Amino acid sequence: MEYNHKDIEARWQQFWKDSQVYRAEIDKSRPKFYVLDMFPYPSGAGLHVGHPLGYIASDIFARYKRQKGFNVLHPMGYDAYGLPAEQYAIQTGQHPEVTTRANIARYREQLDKIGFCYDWSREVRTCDPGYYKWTQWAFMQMFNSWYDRSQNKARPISELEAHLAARGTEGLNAAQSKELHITAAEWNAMPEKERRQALMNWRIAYQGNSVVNWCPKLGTVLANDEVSEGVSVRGGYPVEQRQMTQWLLRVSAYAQRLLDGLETLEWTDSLKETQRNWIGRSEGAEMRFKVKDSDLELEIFTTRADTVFGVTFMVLAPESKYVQQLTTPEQREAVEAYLEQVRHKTERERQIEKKVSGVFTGAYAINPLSGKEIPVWVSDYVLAGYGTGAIMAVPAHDSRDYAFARHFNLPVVPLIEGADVSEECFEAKEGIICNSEGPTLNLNGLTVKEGIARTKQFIEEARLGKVKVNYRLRDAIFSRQRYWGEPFPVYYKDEVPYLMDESALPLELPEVPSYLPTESGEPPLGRAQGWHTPDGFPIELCTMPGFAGSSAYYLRYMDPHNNDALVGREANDYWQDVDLYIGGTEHATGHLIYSRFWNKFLFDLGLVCRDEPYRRLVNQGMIQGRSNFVYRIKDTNTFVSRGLKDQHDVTPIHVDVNIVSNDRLDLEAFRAWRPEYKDAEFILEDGEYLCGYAVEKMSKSMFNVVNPDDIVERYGADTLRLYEMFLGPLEQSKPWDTNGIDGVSRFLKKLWNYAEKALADDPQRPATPEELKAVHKLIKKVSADVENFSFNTSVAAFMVALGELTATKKASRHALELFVRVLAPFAPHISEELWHQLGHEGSVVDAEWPSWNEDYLKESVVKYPVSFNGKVRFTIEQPADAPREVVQEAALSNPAAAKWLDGKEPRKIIVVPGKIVNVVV
RNA sequence: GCAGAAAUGGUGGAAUGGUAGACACGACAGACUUAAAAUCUGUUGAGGCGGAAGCCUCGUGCGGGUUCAAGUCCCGCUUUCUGUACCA
Repeated sequence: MEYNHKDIEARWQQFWKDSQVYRAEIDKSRPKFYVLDMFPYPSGAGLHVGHPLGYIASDIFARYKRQKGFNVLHPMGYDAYGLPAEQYAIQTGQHPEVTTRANIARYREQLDKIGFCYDWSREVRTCDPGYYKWTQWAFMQMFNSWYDRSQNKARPISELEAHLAARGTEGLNAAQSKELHITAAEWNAMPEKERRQALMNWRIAYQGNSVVNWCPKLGTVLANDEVSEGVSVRGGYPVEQRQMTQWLLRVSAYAQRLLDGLETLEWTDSLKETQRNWIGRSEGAEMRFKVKDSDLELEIFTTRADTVFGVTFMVLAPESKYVQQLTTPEQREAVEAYLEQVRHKTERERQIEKKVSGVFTGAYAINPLSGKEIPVWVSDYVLAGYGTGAIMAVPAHDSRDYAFARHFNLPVVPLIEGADVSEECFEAKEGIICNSEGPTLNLNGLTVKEGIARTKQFIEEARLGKVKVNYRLRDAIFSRQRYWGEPFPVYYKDEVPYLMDESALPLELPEVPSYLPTESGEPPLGRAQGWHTPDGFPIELCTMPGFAGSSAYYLRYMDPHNNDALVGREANDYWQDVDLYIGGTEHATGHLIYSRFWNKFLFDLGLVCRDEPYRRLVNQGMIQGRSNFVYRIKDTNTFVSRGLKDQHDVTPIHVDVNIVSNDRLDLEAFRAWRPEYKDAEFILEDGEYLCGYAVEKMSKSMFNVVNPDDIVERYGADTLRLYEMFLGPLEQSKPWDTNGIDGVSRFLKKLWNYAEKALADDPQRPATPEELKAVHKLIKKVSADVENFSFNTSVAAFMVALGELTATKKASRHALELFVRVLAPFAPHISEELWHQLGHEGSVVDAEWPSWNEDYLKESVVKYPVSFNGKVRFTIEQPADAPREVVQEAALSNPAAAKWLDGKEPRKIIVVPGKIVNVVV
């Protein structure tokens, strides 16, 4: 019988479905193992061959763990809220839910064909009311919580109110938007509205007026991780800075814990490093500069406290509140003009130009250490959102300050001995300090490091400021002026936000007649009929961002049908956390930060049992496309083969990779591809047309998209799975090239032939030593490889082992059975088929993972024999703990060594303490 | 600029400090076939010696170093990819 993948795969996929073998239930008699894929956003284009890479890897691991005796949870779902569906809805008027549903159906169909062992009974969709009820619920908990820095955890807002009523802000150590001083008496006298406004200063989900990334084209604000190089990640539209009232999550309160938690995780160093950079911890000092002839003080943050004597001017961010307060009447016109100019620049323009610009406010500050007067300027190179929005400028030792000083002709005072600042600044944080003596402090002669410590100490003693740790990580902007997202369970009374009652959850997304903003510029929900509470109070018009739904989905999989809790206690206690998480690095600064934050918050409230959600994380690489080109001779319809193209003036044109095989163009298919190529002429080499190629992103416009359905149809799911793993290391980016797939396809056919022989063998005949050696070597190799995610070498090991087995000319059922057990995670369909042909009931997913026996693997001890210049040199492995003489004696008396010694005395013996003896004969 | 990863045949890629190039593709040659496809066998890093079995030299981006032994470890470069950036 021929190997018929279609027949085998259809049959066993049906069997798995009918017998529900992948269903996971709590079973306290077995250890749990939770394998999770980052769930996909179901786009309209469907899956291409690059998408399943990570899913195949996690599927292999999940099956392997199950065979090792673990109770495996391996779920899948959809991140269903998102911009593309909404944009499509705006264009077509079709409800995003309709397109999302259709896309999900298509995804499911494609996924099913590959034979994954997902427990689909646990599927979640972020746009399901039964799911987003818990997203809304989590938001409510955050609204009702504040972060206590003393206890380092989130606490109920009622406890904060009690504190304020009893002692005001005294003794309060909380994460907050700004420093407030309120006495108990003041608090108790406050009307309800004012109290609620004040509490926003501490809530973990709070409303704040801050500078945000506004994308006019998308008509919404965006979080920092949704903006890259000044344009939106989705769509690539320009983004500008705007001051707006928004919902935010106080992620910054968790900055230190998010940093510390990384130490406990088995993630790659590069990913941890990316998160560390994003969190951006910097230690420094916050200090105040008095403003001349004024009661005002400017607060700044610096990491270089040692350079205060070199501060020759100060700079405010254009958005800083100090700007209005400080600007003198003479300078007001110039400052206003500058602010206007800055406002009109988009973020992208600001970044690309990098032109030095700024304006003098007319005010002077006093350098607290030197006592000198220094001018205060405004410039857009200072960011409003970081630190205090004001800086002390040290032009001699900071390149931005240096450029600014040179442009506006401000003084530059070097502070490090020997530093030449006539051409450029000296940025290195080393050297001996000079020019740093004032009435109260002298730093001359100290190193930079000593200088920083000394100054920090002085600042605290002299009450000029305090030592402070700053983080780059900002609070996450949580409102989106869009339709297709979770509605906020919030209404407004007296213009102050109130939470709805929990019984109102889920607050379902209403229908709207159009998905565009309203005429008055309100979000699309402004068009919804009856979008108010029964009492007539208006409901929030913004919806939540994409990361809201994906932040706790891993918890929901543990207990997806629970209507009373996000996750039940019993389910959470059993499944605990994700043991293995697989997905792309693109989520490093978005989802993976927010999700960790969200989980830590729930942990603080005692709702989940683990502080970190994803213990081990593996990033699969991107699969790129491999595009093919034909070369058209200019102004003709003649195409010249790759090798001859330099002799002509040609234009390369992308050609569909599906009509090219091994870079050879199918001429007839090409003529039929497009009407304009119907009469194409070709200049061939050796009778063939060779196409050029390039590695590019896989996309429709490059005609290099390969669809997994086509591969499954032609070669089978097992072949697809093996080939995706065989392509190269999982973590590495690599181009897809269908050409190599014949190799694994042949392997499965050979296996099928071998199995036919083995199945016909006498069941009583024991396996030969050669067979046992081949199979046990395989088990050992694959066991180690799977643990290390080295799936490509596993696939190679299968090929080698099969080659060795066929070379023995024997084929026993015993060898086949062991082979099938280790192959099962990689190629489940053919393994299931052979497992049953071997006479087993049940599924191969429950076949025990075999162990190997070292006795079958023993080899000669003589290794690496080399001969050179008439000498022979070989190495003998010996036990590590024996003394040199013993090792040498044992090595020379070894029978295998005798062959190489050939009766002669060795000329030189090198004993390497530990394990190796080199003998030169 | 900063951070991380990487560089090995025509191609994708293997190598706990121990015979570099496993495995696969492609290519070449052969078998089967009227022929093609499929399948099978052999060769395939470069250069050289030999009738042959076989043997020698050189070879893992570049330059140094450690070691009996380096693709692997250390120092200094070059290039590529990824992330990030007026973060004071």
